[in-house]
Amino acid sequence: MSRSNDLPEAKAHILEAASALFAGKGFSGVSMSQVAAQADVSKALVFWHFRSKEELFKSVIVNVIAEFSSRYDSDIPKTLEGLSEKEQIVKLIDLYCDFIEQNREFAKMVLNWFLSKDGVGDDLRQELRTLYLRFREIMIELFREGRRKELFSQSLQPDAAASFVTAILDGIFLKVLLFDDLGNDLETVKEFLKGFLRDST
Amino acid sequence: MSRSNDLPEAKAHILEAASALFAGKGFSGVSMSQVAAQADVSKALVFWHFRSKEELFKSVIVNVIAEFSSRYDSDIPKTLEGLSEKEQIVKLIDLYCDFIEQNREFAKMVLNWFLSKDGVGDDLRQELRTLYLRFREIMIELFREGRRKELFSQSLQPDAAASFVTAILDGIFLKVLLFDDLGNDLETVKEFLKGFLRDST
DNA sequence: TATATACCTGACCGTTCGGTCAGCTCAAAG
DNA sequence: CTTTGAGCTGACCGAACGGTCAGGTATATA
Repeated sequence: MSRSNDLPEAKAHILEAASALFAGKGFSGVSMSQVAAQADVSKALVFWHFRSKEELFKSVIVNVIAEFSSRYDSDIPKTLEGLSEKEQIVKLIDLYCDFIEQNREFAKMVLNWFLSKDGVGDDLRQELRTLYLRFREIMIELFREGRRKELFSQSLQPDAAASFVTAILDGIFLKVLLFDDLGNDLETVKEFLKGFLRDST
Repeated sequence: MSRSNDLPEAKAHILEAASALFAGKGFSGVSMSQVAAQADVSKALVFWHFRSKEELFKSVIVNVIAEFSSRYDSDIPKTLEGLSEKEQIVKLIDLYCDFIEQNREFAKMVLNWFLSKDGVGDDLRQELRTLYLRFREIMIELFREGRRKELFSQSLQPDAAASFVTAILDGIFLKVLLFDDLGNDLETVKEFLKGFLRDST
C-alpha cells in the first residue's frame, strides 16, 4: 500500500512500522516501544509526531480508508469506462479480489479493528460502513441499468442480486484472509460467480 | 452458548467472564484483573484455576470449538435424517445461519483470534481449519450424491458448487458479524441462494 | 480430634505500559 | 552572529500488567 511522501521522513517511517505491527497484532497487541523500535526512533519521537497511541492507530486506519476511497473515486471509474453493465460487474469482481489479495494484511487489520469493542476509533466506523454501502449501491445500479437494457432477466431483482454478489465477495474476502493456500478454490468461486452472471440473461 | 457444569462454580464463573471479555476486546485487550473483577473473585484465584492468561484464553477457545464440534457430530446429523440431498443442503444453510446469529460474540472472538498474529493458541488453529474443511467436505459429498440421484444437473461440479455455497455462507457470516441491522438483506441472500439451488436441477 | 487437600484471598513482585520533560542538534530566518 | 523552532533523544513517571506467595477457611477422610 502506497504512502504519501509529503511528511517528514521519520513520521512516514513510524506510520509504516505502526501499520505493519498493528496489522499483525491489533491495537492492544502492540506497544509504543515496539513501534519506536521497529521504526528505529526513540519512543519520545513517536509521541512527538502522534499525540497518543490511539491517534497513531487512527492515522493508520485513516490511511487505509483513504486508499480504499481513492480507488472508488478515480481508478475504478476509469477502468470501467466503455464496458457494458454486465462486463462492469465482472470487472468490479476482479478488481475487488485483486485489491484484497494485494492488501491482505491491511484488510486483516481493518477487519480486526472493526470487529473489536475496545472503543478505539469508533468515529471512523461509520465512514467505513458508508464505503461498504456505496459499493453495494454501485452494484445495485449496475444490475438495475443492466436489466433495463435487457442484459439480465426482467425477473432479476437488482438489490437482491447485489446483496448476493457482495455476499460472495465478502466470502472470498474472508477466505483470503483466513487461508493462504486457497488459490484455486478462490478462482473456482470467482468463475462460478461469473458463470452465474453470464447465464442470467 | 452452554457451558458444562461439572467444574467448580467459581471456575465456571471465571470462564464465563473471560469469554464475555475476550469476545469483545480480544486477548491482549483484556487484563487478568478485569477478568477477576468481572467474575467477582480475586485475581489469585484466576491464576489458581488457570496456569496463565494464555491458558485461560485457550480454554475459552477450546470451549467454543467443542460447541461447534458437537453440533457436527450429533445435532446436525439428526436434523438432516430422512431429507433428500437438496433439502439437506438447504437445511445446512439454515442451521449455519441460525448458529452464527445466536453466537455472534463468540464467532467474533474466534475470527479475531484466528486473524491475529500474536502467537496465542497457534496449536488450536489447525483444529478449527479442519472443522471448516470438514464442513466443506460434507457439502461436496451432498452435491456429489445429489447429482448421482439426478437432483442436480450432471454438469454441476460438486467441489465448485460447494466452494460457491460456503463462500456465500462465509459472506453471510461476515455480514452478521459486521452489521447489526442487515436482517432482510441477510434473508434476501439466503433466499437467493436457495432459489439458485432449486433452479439447478 | 488430627490431618490433608481443594478452594480462595490480600499483599506483593519485577516488568512494561502509555506518556512526559528537560534539553540536545541543526538548518533557516533576522 | 544570534535567534528560533522543528525534529529528536535518554531519563524518567505513576499506573497497570502478568504472575507469585504465605496463609486463611472449610470440608472430607482417617
